[in-house]
Amino acid sequence: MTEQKIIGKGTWIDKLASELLEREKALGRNTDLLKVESGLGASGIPHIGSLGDAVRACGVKLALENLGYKSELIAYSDDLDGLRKIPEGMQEFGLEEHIAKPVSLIPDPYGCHDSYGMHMSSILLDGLDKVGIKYEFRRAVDTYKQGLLKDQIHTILQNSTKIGEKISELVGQEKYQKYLPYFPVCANCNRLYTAEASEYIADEKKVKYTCHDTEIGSKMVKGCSHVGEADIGKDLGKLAWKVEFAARWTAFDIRFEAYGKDIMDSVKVNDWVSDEILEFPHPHHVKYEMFLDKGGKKISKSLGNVITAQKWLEFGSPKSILLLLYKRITGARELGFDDIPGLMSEYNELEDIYFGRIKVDNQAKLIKNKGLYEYVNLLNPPKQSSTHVNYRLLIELAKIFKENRGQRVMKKLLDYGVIKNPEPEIEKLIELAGNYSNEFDEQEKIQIDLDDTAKKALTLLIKALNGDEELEDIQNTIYQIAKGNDIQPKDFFKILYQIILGTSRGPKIGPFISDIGRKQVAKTLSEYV
RNA sequence: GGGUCUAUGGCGCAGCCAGGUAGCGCACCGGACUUUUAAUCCGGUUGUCAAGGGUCCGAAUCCCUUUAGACCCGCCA
Repeated sequence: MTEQKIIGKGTWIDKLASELLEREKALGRNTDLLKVESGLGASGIPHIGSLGDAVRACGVKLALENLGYKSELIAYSDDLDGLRKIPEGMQEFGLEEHIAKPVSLIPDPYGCHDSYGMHMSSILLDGLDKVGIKYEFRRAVDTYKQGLLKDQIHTILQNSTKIGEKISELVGQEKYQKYLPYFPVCANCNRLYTAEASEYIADEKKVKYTCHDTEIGSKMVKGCSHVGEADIGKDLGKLAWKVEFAARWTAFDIRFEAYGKDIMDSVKVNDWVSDEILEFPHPHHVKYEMFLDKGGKKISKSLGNVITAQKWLEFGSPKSILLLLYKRITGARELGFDDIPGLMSEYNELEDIYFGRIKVDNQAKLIKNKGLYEYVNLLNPPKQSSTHVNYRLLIELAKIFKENRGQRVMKKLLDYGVIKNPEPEIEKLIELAGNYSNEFDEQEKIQIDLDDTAKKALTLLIKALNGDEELEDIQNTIYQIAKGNDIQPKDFFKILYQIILGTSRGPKIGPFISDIGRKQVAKTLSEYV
């Protein structure tokens, strides 16, 4: 028991990869190339959870490669899915008329991509590029157009009765006992979901449908009464999610896919379809919890609490995202931008462990931490440690220096002896912390009641600060002014902190005022007299 | 109705998935430094790890039961 064999780099990712390998060996499948897949939603603005799916899949790929196998990550955009509702903040684009159409057939409201769906996918791909994840991009629309799923669709539709019953048994959904698990795109009005698949003509490999009114969410969507046939070898329709993954896994030979618990039921059905109908042993899985916001609500676009990779990267490094996603997979997690400072420090700590500056007694934990560090660096860790600056300290400094921030914060860091030389990396960090401080640490205006003596003292101080003579010791001047005007120095300091920092306490005020700039402080103070 | 996750000092959390001296931040207390307050630095206090049972030489960690909370599914993707 004490001699536990450590797999790979000792993280959950390695364990997962090794489970996958054992399963593949037991199945006796060829392991020359182990493909992992991640599905990218294309209907809404991709948040950090969507990114996580791909990042984690990439982790498994890296682990497999590390164990000596060849692997590939396929990022698959579901852009033949229909637009179900208009994302928050996109009301002004007149998307109503496109409801229920495949997102790849809707024009890009921003005009920069070939479709609405591609626009959304691109945001996610951009996020992946920014954190350094490599992938092979595939689109549903191309997949169907090229007829890559043709054989699987045929088999599924021929077994639709059996599948319908099984779906009902497994997850209690009755719908597919009545309808085919295939959604044609109406040739007349371009809508999915309104076109109801009634019959599969196996000889012609076509699905017969009638377009009629249907309910999506709580809204009615009008059908056009068109009656048509959809060729399953073209992009004239798509499989329902309950069976589509299975078709894709089989066609692409996918061996691993992670999934969020919200699609647990779909995965359960798809595994069965894959194993029993398509006779392709389903890929190995791992389930992850959704990210919740700080109030415990599911992150959703409509609530406006969406955290995108792009927004995150304004405040935190790419590595902070990777750390968030690789440190663990289990457990529901409430996530917010205020987790960034902690993750930034945690990365530094991991780096110190990796380079032996922090001792870890437990050997297994040491290996695990080092492994995590390597994964966060996508198994290509730097040869030497970077210079560490505490992110929270940077935020504090950024709060003080608003103008000419980069230079002045850098100078402070040099003065403090935190760093020896100004480095571009540090500049970037100052920028991130600066953005964070601008966005989240805005000071609330405190109502300060000043009596006449306080105002008089303040006036004297302003005068002194505006004076041309060098103030050798601002601290002393403040002290003298307070004493000479019957104010408790304690109270006077408190007033100054409230005005300058918005708190009742703060750093030693003399040098602090000198740091911010005498004239600047004088100006701020003068607004209160 | 089905399922998943969570429960650890006053507060917020890590550690659990691969068992080996219970940790961090804030708060609190003491010391150092400072012509006040503070910041900073050093040191310290705070825990029947939700409850009960089981496995084990050893359980916060693994297994079972219970309680409480959150979330997901039961439209669709």
